[in-house]
Formats: sequence, C-alpha cells, structure tokens
Amino acid sequence: MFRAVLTDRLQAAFTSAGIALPEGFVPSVVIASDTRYGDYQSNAAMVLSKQLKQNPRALAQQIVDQLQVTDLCEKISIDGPGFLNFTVSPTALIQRLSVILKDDHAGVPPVTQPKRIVIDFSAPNIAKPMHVGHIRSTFIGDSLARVARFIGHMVITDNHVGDWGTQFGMIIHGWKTQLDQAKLKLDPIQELVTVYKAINAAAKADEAVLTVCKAELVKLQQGDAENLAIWKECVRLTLEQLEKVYGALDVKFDHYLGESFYNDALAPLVADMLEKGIAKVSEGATAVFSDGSVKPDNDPFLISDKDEWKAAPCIIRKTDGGFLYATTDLATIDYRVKEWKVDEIWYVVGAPQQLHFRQVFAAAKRRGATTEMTHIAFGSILGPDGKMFKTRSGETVGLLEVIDEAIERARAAAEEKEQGLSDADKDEIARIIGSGSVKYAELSQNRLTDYKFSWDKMLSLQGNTAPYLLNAYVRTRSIFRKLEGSVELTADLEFTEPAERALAMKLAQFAENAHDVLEDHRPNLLANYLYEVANTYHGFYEACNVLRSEGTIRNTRLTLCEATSRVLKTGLSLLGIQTTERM
RNA sequence: GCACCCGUAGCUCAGUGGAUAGAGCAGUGGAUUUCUAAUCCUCUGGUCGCAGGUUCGAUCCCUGCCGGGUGCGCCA
Repeated sequence: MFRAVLTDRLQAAFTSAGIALPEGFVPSVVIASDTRYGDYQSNAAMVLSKQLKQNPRALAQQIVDQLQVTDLCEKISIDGPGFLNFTVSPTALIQRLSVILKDDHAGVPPVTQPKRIVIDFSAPNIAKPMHVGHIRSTFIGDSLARVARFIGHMVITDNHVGDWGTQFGMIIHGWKTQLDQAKLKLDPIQELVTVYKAINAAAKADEAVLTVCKAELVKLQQGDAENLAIWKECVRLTLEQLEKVYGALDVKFDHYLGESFYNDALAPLVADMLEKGIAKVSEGATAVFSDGSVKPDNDPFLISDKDEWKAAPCIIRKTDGGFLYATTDLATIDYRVKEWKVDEIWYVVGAPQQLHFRQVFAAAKRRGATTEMTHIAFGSILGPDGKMFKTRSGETVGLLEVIDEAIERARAAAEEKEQGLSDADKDEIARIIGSGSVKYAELSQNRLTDYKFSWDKMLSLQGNTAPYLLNAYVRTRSIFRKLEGSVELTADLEFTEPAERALAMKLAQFAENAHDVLEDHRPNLLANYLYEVANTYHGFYEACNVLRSEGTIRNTRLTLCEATSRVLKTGLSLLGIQTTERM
C-alpha cells in the first residue's frame, strides 16, 4: 500500500530531521484530490507549522531533505501553502501490478491484528415475507462480512431472526381455526400472513378473539406441546423459504440463532441484574436506570422534559412478567461473548433503533462486557410519499418482487443484443446482472441517508450501476478470449500512454480502499472506487488498443487488463456481486 | 421539550479540515470498416439550508436559527 509506506517514510523523515512530533501525531497521507499535483499528498507540514512556529514551506523542505522514497516516487514537490505532493514512479507502479497478478487477494494485505467479529444482520421475522426494508441490513451486513473476512478477520455471521414475538398468539389461533393446508403447501409465508391478517382484524373488532389469542400465547410460552409444535412448524416453513431467498441472493449465515434460542436465559439474566443492582423494580416492571456515570445529555437512560432530567429506563421485564427486545439482546451478548469469545459485535440495524442500542450496550457494559459493540445504523427506505414504510399496517414492496423485476429487465436488455448466446446463458447473465443491480444500488449509497424507493432507480441499467462495472469486466475477458492460444505475461512493462499509467495507479489503490471500508463500515467507499476503476478502464479501452499492439506495449496492456479483471472481480465479490464472462 | 440523522446542480445522490465541490439521470452536440456502444468524448447546469465562530484555510469542526425525518417505560 503506497499510502501506508509513505506515511511511515514521512514519519521517519521527521525523526531524521530532528523534528519532535506531538504525542499521537501521525502525518496524514491521502490520495491526491487533484492528480495534476501528484498521486498522493500530505498536509503534515502545514498542520505542524503552527505548533512548531515555523514557516510551513520551510518545514516541508526540511522533511523533503530527509525523505527517503526513491524506490517509490519519481518526484516530490512542495506546492501552494506547503503541500507535499508525491508522484509514484513507473517502476513502483509496475511492481505493484505484478503483485496484483500474483496475489490471490489482488494485492490487499491482511490486517495486522485479526479480530473475532460477530456480524448481526438481516433479521427477518418468522411468518412474514422479506420486504425492501430488509435490503439495507442484508446487503450491507453481507458486504461487511465479506470484506472483514477478506482482510483477515475471523467473522461469524448470525441471523437473529424474530421467531418469538407476541404475534404468535394470533398465528396459532389462526392456524387452529382457519388454516388452508393446500395454500400452506404452495406458499407457506403467504398463507401465514393471510391468517395473521385475518385474525388481527378479527381481534380488533372482537375483544373475545383477542383474549383467545393472548391465551394461546401464554400456552406457547409455558411450553404447551400442541402450540409448541405449531410454532416449530411455522419457523421451519419460514426458514425453508428464507434459505431459498438467501440462496438466490448469495447471502450466507453461519448461524440462525433466533430470539427463541435465548428464552431460557432471560429469567436468570433479569434475576442476576436485580441482584447486582444494575436493574431495579419500578412501577411493577424491571428496568435499568441511569447510574449517573456520564453527563445527562450523554446518558441513554435520561431524557429532558421541561428543564428537568427524567428517567428513560430500559425495561427488561414487563409488569406481567414477560420479557422484551432488550432482554433478549442482553442474553444474546452474553452468549456471543461466552461461547464465541468475540472481540467485537456489529449490529447492522436501522437508525431508528439508536437509543435502544445505546441502552443495551451501556447495560451490557455494566454487567462487565468488554466486547466492543457497534451499531452500524442505516437510514430508512421511504415510500413514494416520502414517509417511512409502515411494516405493521401498510403494504410495502416485497424483496423477491424487486429482485425478480430486476432480473426481468436485465433479461430484456440481454435479448436486444445479438451475442449468439443460448437462452440458458442469457438467464444466468440476467440473474447476475439483475440481482447485482439491486445490490449495487443499495451499496453505492451512503448508508445513513434515507432514500425514497424507486423502481427505476433501483433497477436502472444505465450510468453508475452494476452493469457498468460488469461491462468493464466483460471487456477484459473478451480480450483474453480473442487471444490466440495462451499468452505468458512477462515482467517487461512500460507505460507509453497516460491512460495506461492512470489505470495502473487506480488499480494499485485497491489495497487502500478495501481497508478503508471497515474504518467506518461503509461499503459505498468500495462501490465508488470500483466505479472509478471501471470508468478508468473504459477510458483506457477507448484510448489504447490491446490486441493490435505489439511487444512490450501489448504485454503492458494485457497485464493491465488482467489486473483490472482481478480487481473488479475481487472487488465486486466483496459487495456480494457475481461476475459474468459475457453480457 | 430533549436526543440522533438529514438539508450539496432541474431530479437522484457522492464527497473531504485543503488547491478550480463531483457523478448518474434529464437536456445538448459528436465518435462505430471497433479488442462487446450495457462504451467514450462535448457543452449546459451550484449562495454546498441561513447566520455567526474556530482556523493559514470551513461545504466539512463548534454555536444559534430555519426546514424535513426518527426516537423517547412495559411492541420487536
């Protein structure tokens, strides 16, 4: 990684120049915002000039005098108010290209300190279909898991499915009174939803129905054999269908430990928290309150109301003895720490739940958890009216519906081209492009921004989209197919066109970008980078003919194509997007 | 009321304490005897919500406003 090496060299230069760096100061080196000045730049001299009371340009000169980077840079310049600009040498770039070709990680080095990380994402509910709202958690979580594994972390993916909600009272009552077995066989989730909705409506209209449902729920919770069997069947049927969806999306989980898995741990957990004084009984419920360890406006257990701070407790047991979301989450943390010995837990869950996680994390820490817990929040997908989709009452768009439509549109686009491909090939290509488009549409966006759901945007095949990146990849593969026989790429390389050097530089930066993704858990950095790679490649492709060139130039261009191919394929796989050889 | 998120081109969105704020779509004018045109190149388009402050330098950090959203004892 050029950036890391330059940072080290810069630090060494400060030492050689006898300049004492302030505690904790690391000179920052970044990819140049304006490539006219160079490939990388540092503002270290300007940042330090004030503290050291020196002219920034003079300080920069002192550093340059001591800087040893001849193996990396062909030029270092001091520009403007005191920027240090580095231009990477062709030799260093060429060496980098050969690393990309040889290394099975396309030149991305592993982390120095691998960690054990649990990533908790997707989390659909039993007896409910996945809808567009699950797109964000599922794709962001899957991508982060792929990247973390890729750079050497030990990752455990866990789908914390909602299999123990109060909705089961209604579902069980519906199952017993109006289930259509034939329809259940055809589409289990659909039939369960139908039943649930019917009972829900009936319960609203008739108090007696609601009472029956509550009784069914209590029976289930007390371990009634019949109800337990029905519940198990609901879970089994739903998971079976979910597995198909995940299979189609190429998303895998190591575990499906749903809420029910932690049932037996809840009562002891609450007892323990009471005993340790972390929780206390209040108004009949058991809850965690502020311990006054942080300032009020930073305290997740306090809320201001008319100039006074009031308690905002985190309830872990209801007055009726029932447990809640927070209780299960605390038990889940216990399990993951104890059984899996994890260093970190990442929750890929929507932004509206920030307070919930702040409370749960704080409560877990008071119980002694030292695991680093991170809520990787994301914005909401809004309906056409700009308001949040209401999953409870209102209708929303199904996840499978979106994917199917995307594949259909990709199929139509493939049909327009005359490539001599079989129908089976076209189907496969459409599947890759269709599901890739939906994933890319999500992952190329900043995760915190809310966005309005739009069929056209989600399914667009033009512009900054998956097909654009896939097309660049296809162009690289096409060249190698046209080669007569196999060609041995040699180390004899030379850049003769600006487009070649620009592409090599862009490819070299894959290493930096892959690591940056986890810095703030943002797959969109990688998506944006890959778009730039594809864009640079398309430019190179137009400017430099590969097959008609000869000798060193041809060898160089073929090497660039192969490296592009690897970076795109690897990078797309980190987004969970498959590649195709033709399209 | 308090907390968190958001406000950037006509639309949808990137972006960063740095140099002239970027893409896509839409609009415009070109490029194809081509290694895949699902491509490339032109042009058009901006008070980075408003006002202060910190800084050599602020769209970015801080404060206050305005506008939109979300969350705030017994749903998950």
